[in-house]
Amino acid sequence: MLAMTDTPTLDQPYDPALVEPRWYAFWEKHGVFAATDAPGDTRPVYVVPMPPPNVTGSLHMGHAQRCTLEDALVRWHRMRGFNTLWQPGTDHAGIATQLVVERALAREGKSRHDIGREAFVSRVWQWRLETGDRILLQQRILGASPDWSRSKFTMDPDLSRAVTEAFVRLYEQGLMYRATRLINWCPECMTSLSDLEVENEEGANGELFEFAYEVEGGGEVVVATTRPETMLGDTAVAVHPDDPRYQAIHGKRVKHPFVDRTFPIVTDAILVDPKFGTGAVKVTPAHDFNDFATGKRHGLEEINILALDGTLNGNAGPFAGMDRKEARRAVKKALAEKGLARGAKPHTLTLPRCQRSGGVVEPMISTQWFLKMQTMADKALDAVHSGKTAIVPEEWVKTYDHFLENIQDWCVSRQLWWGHQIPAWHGPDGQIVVAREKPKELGPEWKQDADVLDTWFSSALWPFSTQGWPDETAALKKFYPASDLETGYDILFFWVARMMMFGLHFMGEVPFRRVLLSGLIVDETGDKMSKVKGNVIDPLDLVRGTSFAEMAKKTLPGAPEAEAMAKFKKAYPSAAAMGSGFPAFGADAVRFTLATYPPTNKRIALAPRRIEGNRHFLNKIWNATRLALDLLGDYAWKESGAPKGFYNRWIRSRFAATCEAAHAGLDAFRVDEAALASYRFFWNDLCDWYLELVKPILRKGTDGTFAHPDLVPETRETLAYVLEGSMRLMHPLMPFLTEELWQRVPRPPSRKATVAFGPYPTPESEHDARNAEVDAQMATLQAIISAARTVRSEHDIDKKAEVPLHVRCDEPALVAFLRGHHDAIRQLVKTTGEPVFEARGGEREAGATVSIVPGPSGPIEVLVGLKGLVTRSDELSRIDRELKKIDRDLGALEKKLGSPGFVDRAPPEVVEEARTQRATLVDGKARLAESRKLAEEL
RNA sequence: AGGCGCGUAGCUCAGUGGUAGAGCACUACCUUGACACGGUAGGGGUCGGAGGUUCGAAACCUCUCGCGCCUACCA
Repeated sequence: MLAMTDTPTLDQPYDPALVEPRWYAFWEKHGVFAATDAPGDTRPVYVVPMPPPNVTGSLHMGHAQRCTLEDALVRWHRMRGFNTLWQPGTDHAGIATQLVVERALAREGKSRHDIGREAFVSRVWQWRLETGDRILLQQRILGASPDWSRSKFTMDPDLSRAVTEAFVRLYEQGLMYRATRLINWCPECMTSLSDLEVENEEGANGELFEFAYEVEGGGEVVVATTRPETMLGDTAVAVHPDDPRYQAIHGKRVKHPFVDRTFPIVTDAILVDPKFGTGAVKVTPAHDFNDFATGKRHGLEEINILALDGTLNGNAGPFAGMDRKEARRAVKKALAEKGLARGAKPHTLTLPRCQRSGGVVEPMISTQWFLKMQTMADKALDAVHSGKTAIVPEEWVKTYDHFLENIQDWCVSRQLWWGHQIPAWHGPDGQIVVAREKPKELGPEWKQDADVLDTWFSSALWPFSTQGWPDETAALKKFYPASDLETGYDILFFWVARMMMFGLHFMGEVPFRRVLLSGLIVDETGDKMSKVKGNVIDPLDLVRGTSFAEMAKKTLPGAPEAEAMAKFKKAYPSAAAMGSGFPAFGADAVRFTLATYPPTNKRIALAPRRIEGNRHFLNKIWNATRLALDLLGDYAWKESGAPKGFYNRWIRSRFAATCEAAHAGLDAFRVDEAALASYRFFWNDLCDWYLELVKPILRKGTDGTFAHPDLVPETRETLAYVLEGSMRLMHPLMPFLTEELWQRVPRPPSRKATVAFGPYPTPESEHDARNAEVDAQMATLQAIISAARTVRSEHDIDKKAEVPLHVRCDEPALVAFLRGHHDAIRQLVKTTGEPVFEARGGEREAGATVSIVPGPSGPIEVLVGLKGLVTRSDELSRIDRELKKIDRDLGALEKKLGSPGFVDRAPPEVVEEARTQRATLVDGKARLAESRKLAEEL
């Protein structure tokens, strides 16, 4: 079926570099990741999107983490028989890339206007292809293969159609409008921004500068400002109506010192806090949001003093042409020269910065397209409150509410070229026509609006635009609404809330039933990843391995190497201690590790050591499979009934419990619980105990025969069963390794091609294997073996030396059970001859140690004969340690049983259990005390 | 200023009322026929602090300290 070269052999250690590319290529070739869309299939559908890629540093790991969970969920859903659709989302990488391209152009002394729209967009794509965009990384980690070739060098035509349709409909419904308002403007990107795209930098050092305006008719009024240069746009001074200091000047006018105009002193109780500064506020309606609102209340003039690139314009009089910083110094100096400066105080303030360029954002009066949000927001709120869509974890509901309850109209136009151009045409006399395409009757003098739409506008259409909307396609009918959406909490507002609003508006139904919000990855010290901090880790470096020097160079390009390394080591102390770089952990190890963090964890401090540990787990699986295949020999898959042998029944019971735990975890979006359950089962149950126990059964002795020929067939069946089942169980968490191994293990002939097509093991299919009694018996057996091993270890007994063993307990059934497992005990403890099982109370061999194991109904004594091997001090300290533990447990129990009210008020079964435990401990303690006496005589 | 969250072993993290857990790190022994990316055994925590509810609190309540994120404001 498969023809692959370079097949790795199990004799070599697991090497992800050999295994992962093989299966990545295979899945891609066979379209395992493509959407399944069988006609006529009406089963529920899960849609899990690929997240928007992002080339800026801080979000890399967050996206990688989301990929991992998404992939796990997608695969799991498919394995359960659901159809799963998977498509790349709206392309956000370009929006960040275009800034890079603009800067590159600037270095050539050009602007985008010099090369034209088409060439510009094409260069953005070029840059992305050449530099290896995030989207490529996601394909690698996810194994996804979206067909994005058709969108090369242009915007996706289908998406453009949906975007245009949505815009036109919103316009026709009166929700989309054009208005001249104060908006956030990034002078570096030369575009407007939405509120969400502005980041606030706290703690910036500034000063509160005070200066005086001369009042007409005599006197002055002193105002305070952090931005003296904006006084060039002042059109009022506001004071609080009740402030006694300023009663006399209400209604008077002040004179502008630099420009030839006067403006009024107004009273305003909303804007002015009499306790702050001087109690008098300069009002600049064109460059401050509060002042803008104040201006509207008082009918003030709006004087724009800034050009689009942030320099001062003609309205700034003598200061025109200066940039913002220069103007500030000049204005202060000029005020001082006129004798109007009144001093300055230090003041910390928050600077609004552009999310993409980092430039300081300016409030600017500008004509833009806005979308009315109120009605849509109310519907989206209602959809969550009524339970039509559930947000997981629930704590995010409050955040969602807060955003939608306080939502402002959305400024959707951007003065950029990367994006969907607005379908509006401007006539020569300022007329505007909005249409799906340019109406024929409009002449060439009608130009299309040069602006594009915010990328999140098209993203908000994602749940239905990807299904062929506005056409009523079969896919749309089938895949809308989707079941689950998984994404990082950082785009709850940007994306999730807007998909909810648009979904309800255009489709009349919620876009998805559940939304899982997962955490974001931060560095080892808990800081968000950012290029400035030099703490960005590219997940691909973890997958492929790299030197820290290389990583530092990438994360802080152009910085001196020593500085970059120092920053990196500070952010990742434990990683730095690992040596000079990361080994290639492989995609499976990275994925599995990320899956072990619960989604309730908002911050995930990336610990490469943890990845390393899981990398070892993968190797363990590899080697265990090698052993299992060796033990299975030429075994061919056989449909088997329920096993009769004890170990076989036990491992099937454990496997069933694991499937149950894994399902419970996945159902509740707790992938970490599924991962942990699988880990424990495979390592602690299967490897540590089951494989050790079946070795003597499945291996021929020196005489060439099996010790228990009757057990061989069902033991092989069981081993093969849990091995193959484990691969299917763990496949979503580590697709590459499990695929490689699954191809080699015995499996039902009906299963073809790839483990991804196999059914996912379910609690139902394993239910009959659950057996609490077997679990309990095995626990006792394990405790006895461990106790004997502890004695060996504590006394430094040679690995090969055999010791006599007696196990004593008062329960005949238990004695019989243990006797039935003398082989295993003998082998795992390494006993001299057969271990002896008997009732308690008999004489004790000289030189024997006693350990107490709590049994189901009383203490079990484990006696290890150490004649001549034991030293007095070793044995005393071992017994003392055991006594200490018993005393500690006993103390807790006595306290509990002795405290007033416990016996009366606690549930009877809790009291009963405590009493039983106490009896067992008291009994055991007496026996230990006795052996301590004997040990003293050694 | 408000909202949300976090604080548990040296590190990264589980644990929503019944005797504190995992991985890594650490100690000792073991290169045993799957695996040293391993095995067996061991050490290590007054669960940030104080008070309260309860027979019983890491968990629930109140206050408090430290940290993070988000939103708003900042003349």
